[in-house]
Amino acid sequence: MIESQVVTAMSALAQTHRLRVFRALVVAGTDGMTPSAMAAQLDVASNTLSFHLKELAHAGLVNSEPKGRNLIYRTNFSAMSGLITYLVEACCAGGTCDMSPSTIKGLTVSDNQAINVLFLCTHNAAR
Amino acid sequence: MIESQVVTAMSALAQTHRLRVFRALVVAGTDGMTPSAMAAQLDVASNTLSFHLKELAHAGLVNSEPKGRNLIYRTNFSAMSGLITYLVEACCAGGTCDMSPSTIKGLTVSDNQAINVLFLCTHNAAR
DNA sequence: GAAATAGTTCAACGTTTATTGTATTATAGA
DNA sequence: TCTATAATACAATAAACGTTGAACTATTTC
Repeated sequence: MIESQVVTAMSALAQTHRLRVFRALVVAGTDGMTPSAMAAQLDVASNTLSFHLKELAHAGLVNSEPKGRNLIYRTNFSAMSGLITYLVEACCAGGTCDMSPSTIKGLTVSDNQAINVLFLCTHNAAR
Repeated sequence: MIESQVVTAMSALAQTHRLRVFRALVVAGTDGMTPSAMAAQLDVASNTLSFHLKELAHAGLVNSEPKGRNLIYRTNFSAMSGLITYLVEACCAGGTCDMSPSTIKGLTVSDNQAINVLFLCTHNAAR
């Protein structure tokens, strides 16, 4: 994920309606949700919602699939994961972290790095 | 972390200069950086940088401390962690995930949930 | 004290964003 | 075919954002 994509994704999530929509879709999982269901649940006008869904889709955070006269929107989980990884991976670019790779088993090095930054990173733990 | 704080933090990071500043500060770690060092490294005018630093500080993502005639800016690591946790925790609010708590040892349940969503969550793994 | 340095503040400007009302496309069912 | 429903597209408006130039405060050094 490159910087401009991250900025676009952050912009997409930096708005109350869109953050709620995104979280609702995360909760909905693989079932996804239709715009009308979201509009009812979140109390947003359908044209306003459509505008926000377009923003989220443009940012790559959600996908849509036609089904009859409905659309099914779903979160793009790998985009969310990529976004978080981008925020997190800068930490140990400084090279001063104790990664303690043996603390967590069954994960790749890069996964472990991300987890380390979030929860175990000695570089930031003192703050 | 509440919704409005998340939106503010996302807005703060949804801008190229601020994302670069934030990542530079993450890399700098506990040493932090002065605005003049950031301005030189990132090639931004000092008043423009000051504006962006104020935005990041207002969002709670960075702190500053005076030191002589300089200021030292540092990332607020717990704010970053809180932001990521907020994005991530929505997943299993649907209640359909296999959390597999025994896969990772030495972490609290909520930490484990966040990690699960990122890397192991069966709710999203198929996407 | 005077000059240089570090950083912030403010007003002005052009651009971008969010919402609203209206119109449009497409599908389902009577 | 006609009507209702689902969703998007578009134009207009008001608010928020980002940059610039100039002015300002505080600290260090001569």
